[in-house]
Amino acid sequence: MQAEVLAVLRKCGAPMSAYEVLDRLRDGNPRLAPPTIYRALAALIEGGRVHRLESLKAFVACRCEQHRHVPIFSICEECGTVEEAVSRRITNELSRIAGQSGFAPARHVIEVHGQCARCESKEAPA
Amino acid sequence: MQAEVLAVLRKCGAPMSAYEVLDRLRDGNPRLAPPTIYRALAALIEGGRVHRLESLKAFVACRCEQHRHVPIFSICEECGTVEEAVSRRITNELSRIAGQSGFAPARHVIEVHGQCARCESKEAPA
DNA sequence: CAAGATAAGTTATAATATAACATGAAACCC
DNA sequence: GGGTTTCATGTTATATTATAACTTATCTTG
Repeated sequence: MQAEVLAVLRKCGAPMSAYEVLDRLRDGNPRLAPPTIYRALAALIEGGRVHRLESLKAFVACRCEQHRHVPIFSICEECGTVEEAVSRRITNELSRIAGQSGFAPARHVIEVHGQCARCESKEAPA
Repeated sequence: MQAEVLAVLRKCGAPMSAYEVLDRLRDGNPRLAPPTIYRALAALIEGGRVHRLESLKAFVACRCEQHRHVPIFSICEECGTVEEAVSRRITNELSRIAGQSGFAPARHVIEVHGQCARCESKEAPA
């Protein structure tokens, strides 16, 4: 099931809601129910192969080879595409800030909304 | 209505779900319905006086005097308390990363889950 | 095979959020 | 003042996201 869910997310590329994944998989299995999908997603997230975009309530397949990193997402509000980036500097700086108050970070959520280069140039063609 | 919602959030201090706010305000106004609360929250967020903690599906009153900043939240998974911080370095670095791909950031979501100093020391008393 | 462990199925419902339309009261305009 | 526009709120209904709780099937290992 995890494999099927991951396949759907990979094929789509863009973020999908759990129910979109569900609908997709129902094509071949009409009796599929939400808990099955959510369980598969939870396991995939646990394994770092899928991320939840908290601000979109949606899920994407991880694009980095290296799992176990701190992903930084750029989300285009125009076309919905998402880029995944990594930055040691950000990770370090967040740790530093947390450290000041003795906070022990376990999980990071970094999501930047905006407009991607393509959409920007479409909208304001210089 | 915005004032009432903000007062409830301020009084509570911790993050609250929209429905917790609703319940609180229903004490004095039993017919209050969700859209009213969500509208007030939307306006307060727009004005920077409330933040939505995306990863908690919850809302907090802004604690910074200066609105219009990029807030960084530390969320203790043990006791639920939330700290709000600001870091120019993080903001700059995020802009730099975004810039590399021509992305124009409009809104940042930065939430760090972990354990606060107090809970950490309780759990592992050195 | 029996016993336990794990994943998936099933049913129901909880929690979060919004659409769409109705109402009421201030603002403004002639 | 009468008309009308505007804006916040009320109201009803429903959409969307997520999980609880229990059952069934499969696999695994002694």
